[in-house]
Amino acid sequence: MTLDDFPPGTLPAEPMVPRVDRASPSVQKVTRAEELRLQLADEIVRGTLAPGAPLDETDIARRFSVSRTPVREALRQLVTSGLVEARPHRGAVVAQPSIERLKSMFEAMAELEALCAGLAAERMSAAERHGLEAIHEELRVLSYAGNPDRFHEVNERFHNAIYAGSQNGYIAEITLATRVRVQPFRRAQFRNLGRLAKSQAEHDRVVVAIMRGDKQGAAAAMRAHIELVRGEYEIYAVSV
Amino acid sequence: MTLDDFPPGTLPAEPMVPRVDRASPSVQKVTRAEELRLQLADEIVRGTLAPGAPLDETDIARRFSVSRTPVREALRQLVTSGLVEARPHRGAVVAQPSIERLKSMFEAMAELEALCAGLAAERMSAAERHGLEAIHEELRVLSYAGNPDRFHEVNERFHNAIYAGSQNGYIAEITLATRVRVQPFRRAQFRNLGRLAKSQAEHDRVVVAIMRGDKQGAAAAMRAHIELVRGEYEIYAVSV
DNA sequence: GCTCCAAGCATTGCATGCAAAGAGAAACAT
DNA sequence: ATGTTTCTCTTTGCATGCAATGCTTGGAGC
Repeated sequence: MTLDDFPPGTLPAEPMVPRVDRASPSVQKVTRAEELRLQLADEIVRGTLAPGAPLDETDIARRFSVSRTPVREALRQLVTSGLVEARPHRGAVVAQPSIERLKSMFEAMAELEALCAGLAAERMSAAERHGLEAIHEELRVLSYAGNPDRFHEVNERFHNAIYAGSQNGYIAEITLATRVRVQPFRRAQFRNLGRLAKSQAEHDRVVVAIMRGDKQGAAAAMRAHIELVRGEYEIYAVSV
Repeated sequence: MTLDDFPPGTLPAEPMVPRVDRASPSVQKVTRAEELRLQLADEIVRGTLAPGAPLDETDIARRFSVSRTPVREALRQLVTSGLVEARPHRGAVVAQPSIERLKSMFEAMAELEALCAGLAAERMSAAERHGLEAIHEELRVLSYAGNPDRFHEVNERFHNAIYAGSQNGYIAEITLATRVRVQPFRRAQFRNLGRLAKSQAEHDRVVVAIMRGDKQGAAAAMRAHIELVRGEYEIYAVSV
């Protein structure tokens, strides 16, 4: 047995940060295939392209006024990063994992986030700790103000700060990748303000533990947070 | 007159150029790009293509008697899976992570393997436990017999069995992917028989803990094992 | 002799065209 | 009506060719 045939759809090499603003002329440098990859990933993560939605090479090529070649490249990369499923001769679709697999991914996310939190508790610099507290405070205000979209945005900054705090780029990467992959299956997450407040309380435990340098506590608090969050989600896995 | 002149649907249906039979008719199913991906991944993991080695599209295309298109596809996938680095307009090379990054990956591997071991301790079925013990026994014999290659092979089966025992396909996947990515940087791992014996002793602690259903113990033992293994490796990270 | 610039050139990126291969539909037989 | 078979046609896979991009190197100026 060898390691050569590792399963497809393993890991994205670079974090797939969903780009919001494509109008920015700063990123002129980008290739067409890359643009497509980011754009499609973005639409999938945001839910514009729902799980199961068909991704026809020719259609996409027309839609973006490019040839099929860069579209193929983009789709291939999305397949290996797990956001897209390619069924031979039946077209590619937005990935639609089984419930079993979704459970796997959520569990992995809980463990990975917990790992990051634990490492962050041990390793965060003073500056990073201040930064985390600042974001946490920002979230506290937002949890009152109650703008779910904005909350969601800052919430991501919160988690990203903890990933970075682990001082382990690779772990941060696979954690983010996992988060991105489950993103399409988290829907009405911050719709009600009750969830916002609860989330805030859970974050609080995480932050306190990190500030104390309490590795175990931080990991446990984060694990609990993710498990709870997961419980609130509706998990979509449309048939089969 | 070209084939364009035929209205759609009037083209001759039968194959005009009967493909010469490939050597092994069993793997007819596989696409060229996939073949290339597996072959290149294999050579990278085995060390035939050393980290930093250039991967010229045209060369590879010539070498495998295909056009650049499938080569590009294969390289792209290897990039997203982390085995290859693509530097814009400077060619692709076998991935050559910095020492910092290698440390990250090794740490991640230790944590992921520990996670798998812990979950396996809780979740492995009776059959799986028997299977693991069988592999462990096989390794014990091999550690005496002292065939490093064979030991390496069965050792992989050992770890894979634990991944599977976690009952979490996603975690198993990212753990394996991580193992694959660090593989090129593990060299003289089982060269000396002393290491084989030590490895066996460490495995033993892991197996005992798993059999007892001792989650913490299994995780700790596995983490220790990986950390030690890592200490024995020479970590190649050539410059920069 | 060193630095800066420019033109050449290797390499990548994309488009286009064609062929193979299934999947689905239609037609046929039972 | 249902199962089967053939046929069509969409979709994928690959090759080839051209264009653009920026690395590189050779030359000119300081």
